[in-house]
This record gives sequence, structure tokens and C-alpha cells, in this order.
Amino acid sequence: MAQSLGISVPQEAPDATRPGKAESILAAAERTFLERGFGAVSMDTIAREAVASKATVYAHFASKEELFGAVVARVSERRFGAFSVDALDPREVAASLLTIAQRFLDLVLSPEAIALNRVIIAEVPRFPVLGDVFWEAGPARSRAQIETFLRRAVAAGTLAIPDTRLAADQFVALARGELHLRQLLRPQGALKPEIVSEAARNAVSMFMRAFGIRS
Amino acid sequence: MAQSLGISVPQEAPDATRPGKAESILAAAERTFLERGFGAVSMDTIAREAVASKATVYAHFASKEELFGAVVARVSERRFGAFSVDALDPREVAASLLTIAQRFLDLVLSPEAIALNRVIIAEVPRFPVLGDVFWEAGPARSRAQIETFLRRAVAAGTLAIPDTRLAADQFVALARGELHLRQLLRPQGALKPEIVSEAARNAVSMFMRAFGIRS
DNA sequence: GTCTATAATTGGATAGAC
DNA sequence: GTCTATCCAATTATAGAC
Repeated sequence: MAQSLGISVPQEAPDATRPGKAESILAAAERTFLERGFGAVSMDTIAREAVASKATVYAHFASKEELFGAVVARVSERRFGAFSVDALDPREVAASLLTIAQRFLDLVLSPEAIALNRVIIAEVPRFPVLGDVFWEAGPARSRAQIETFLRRAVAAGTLAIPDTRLAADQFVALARGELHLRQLLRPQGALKPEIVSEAARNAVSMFMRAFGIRS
Repeated sequence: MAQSLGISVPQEAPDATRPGKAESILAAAERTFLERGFGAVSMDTIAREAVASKATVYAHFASKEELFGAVVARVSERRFGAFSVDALDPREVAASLLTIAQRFLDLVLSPEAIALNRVIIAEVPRFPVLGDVFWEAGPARSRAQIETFLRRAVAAGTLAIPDTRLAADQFVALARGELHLRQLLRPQGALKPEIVSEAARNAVSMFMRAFGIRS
């Protein structure tokens, strides 16, 4: 579906041993779009940053919108594709949840993820497919990963959860807390690690109070 | 502080019995900015929508940025200024929390609030003061209101909460759940009331499980 | 204060040479 | 594929009349 709408990372040239223009155009577009947003970046700027002519940019991407879509798809995949909780032990449930929360927050609060969120939220009314691409790569994926872990913990007898899907959403919501929205609305650059760790601990603490097995 | 940066709602004319141009310009700017975003709206469009000339628009607002700031300040105050939980009974804690969650969600998930969030998130890197204006009128205010209620409930002996400020943040986070971010990333117009009610119930249910007094 | 008309700039996209 | 040069439309902002 995404491809039919022009949202795809274009093919490398057959001899893709070194970057090449297409790659440097994408890299320049990624930098500038994430930093300044779709509307504030011109194709002139991207061409200059990529050390290419505007005509070359248009030879690779039919329009500014298509280039933007390619950037969103690329960053979404690269940034969120690796989130996994497979290696964690459901018997050490509190420690594992803390690791999950910490990893999740490091991911979604990273300056790159915040910038990506920002440009998508800004442009999704005009380009709805961007929201779908990101949602599947990001929130839907991490929710699924976390739900899988919760199921394993229930099976291991370390958590008592009636609805694991709902609980996964709640865990994510607690972890985000106010920090995520705050970074979107009042960006402070990178947050202090202590702040993030405390948010992770608070989320796990409340989650365990609600769903932990009392012994 | 906001005023020193040009973010303020301009004075009405002394005889402010009927709208006047300034008001119709603000109204037109509000409609178009919230609908299409800062970058996609031109001063021509605003002037046309306000049935005024562009020169008149500039007679009231020195720049497009200033007009945008005035719109954000105005909508933030108007939309979030009325959120209050004073009338709720802390002895009927579950019912009161459900009312709070429902009101809160009706507010933050309303199409206007989502649109406001969207334009602020998009432009806050260029106009940081917008985030401050909104944060104080919106999230900070509702958090304070909710924390006040939680304190009253603790005093009434219906909730056991070690840190009411943290708990207020957690309550808000649980209420938002995935719905708020989802509306920002994959707007679906207005949500079905049943979906919102269920989110409110789920938030209260988990909150009570963590902080309710067991009897 | 309000208007018409226009200045000055910028931005998306393309033609044609190599 | 890549470049230079350019077209054309849109945009912010202002000058000058009333």
C-alpha cells in the first residue's frame, strides 16, 4: 500500500558500493526535514545540502512530497525496527519491565524520534499515509512486543492481567507519562538520563501495584 | 512574558458591541490555521476569509507570526480555561474520577484541541513561546486541578497516594492512553463516544487498582 | 482604518546541453 | 544521470489614495 502511494525507499544503483547522489539527497532531506519541518525546507536547500542540483533531486524524486514520504518511511523503519524484548526473562518481571520501559523511553524520547513525530503530526492531515507508515513501524510494533512479554509473564505466573492488550497500552502510556508530550510541546533538547530513569521506575512501580502477584 | 513577545489577544475597539475587523481577522486566522497549519495558510487567504484586505490585516498584526501567536493564545485560553473539578465529591471517588477522566478526554480529544496541538507541535521549534502558552493553559492547569481532587480524596480517606503530583500525571497518562497520540498521528475525525467512555473507564479501573483503599 | 495595486522575493518544477 | 539556467506561480509585505 505504501508503495502504491509513492512511499518507499528508492533502489540503490546496481553498483551501490558507495553512497551516490540518491543517498546523499535522502540524507540531506532527512536532516533538513527533521530539523525544520516540511514547509520550512525548500528543494533548493535540500539540493544545496546534498551537493547536487535541483534537477538531479527531481530526477530521483518526482516531487517534494514524495521525497518527504521516503524520508519518513526510512527513519521510521531505521529507528523503530530494532525494538525487541525477546531476550528478557518474565520470571524477573520487575527488572524486565524496567528494562523495557527504559529502552522504550530512550527510543521515543530521542531527539530524532521527537523530530519525526513532530513532522508527521504536522503533515498528516495532508498526507495521511505518513501516519500509517509511522504507526505500524513505531507504536503498533512496540505495543505488540510488550504485549508478548506480558503474556509470557502471565504464563510464568508473575503477573495477573485480564487483558494483555489493554495492559500493554497502559504500560506504554504510563512510561510516556507527561515526558513525551512535553518534549513535543516544549522541547528541551535531550533529557537528563536521571529524569528518564525515574519515569521508567515510576511506570513500573504503578504497573506492578496494579498487576503484580502479591506474595 | 508572553506579551513582551507579541503573544496577546489585541484590544477590542472601545465600542466593542459588534465584532469589527480585528475580531473577524482573528476568527478567520483561527479557522484556517487550525485547519491547515501555519505554513499552508497565506495572509491572502486569511484576508479573503475575513472579508478584509491584506493591508488591513497588517494594520492589526505586524506579521504572520504575531497573528499566529495571538490565535494560539486565544484558543488555548478559551478551550482549556474552564476545566474544573471543584464540584466533585471525593467520597464518591470512583464516580468522580470517571467524570474527571471523561471530561478530560472530551476536552483533549476534541477536534479543536487536536488541531491546536498539531499546529503548536509543528511550529514550536521556531516559536518556542507557543509551547509555554499552551502548556500553562492546558496540561499544567488540568494536572493541577486533578491533583487538587486527589488531595481531597486522600484527606477523605478514599485514596491512598504517596505522591499526589506523580499520581495526577499518571492518571492523565492513563486517560490519554493511546487515543491522544493516535488522533495526532492518524486522525479519524471525532471518535465514537463509546470508545472515549471505555478509555475513561479503563483509566479509572487501573488507577483504583493501584491507589484505591481496599475495604 | 481601509482599500487597490504592486514591489520584492522565494519556491516548486522543467528544458535542454553534456 | 547530472548540470546550468530559467519559467511561472505564490507569498510576504508595503506604498499611496481615500
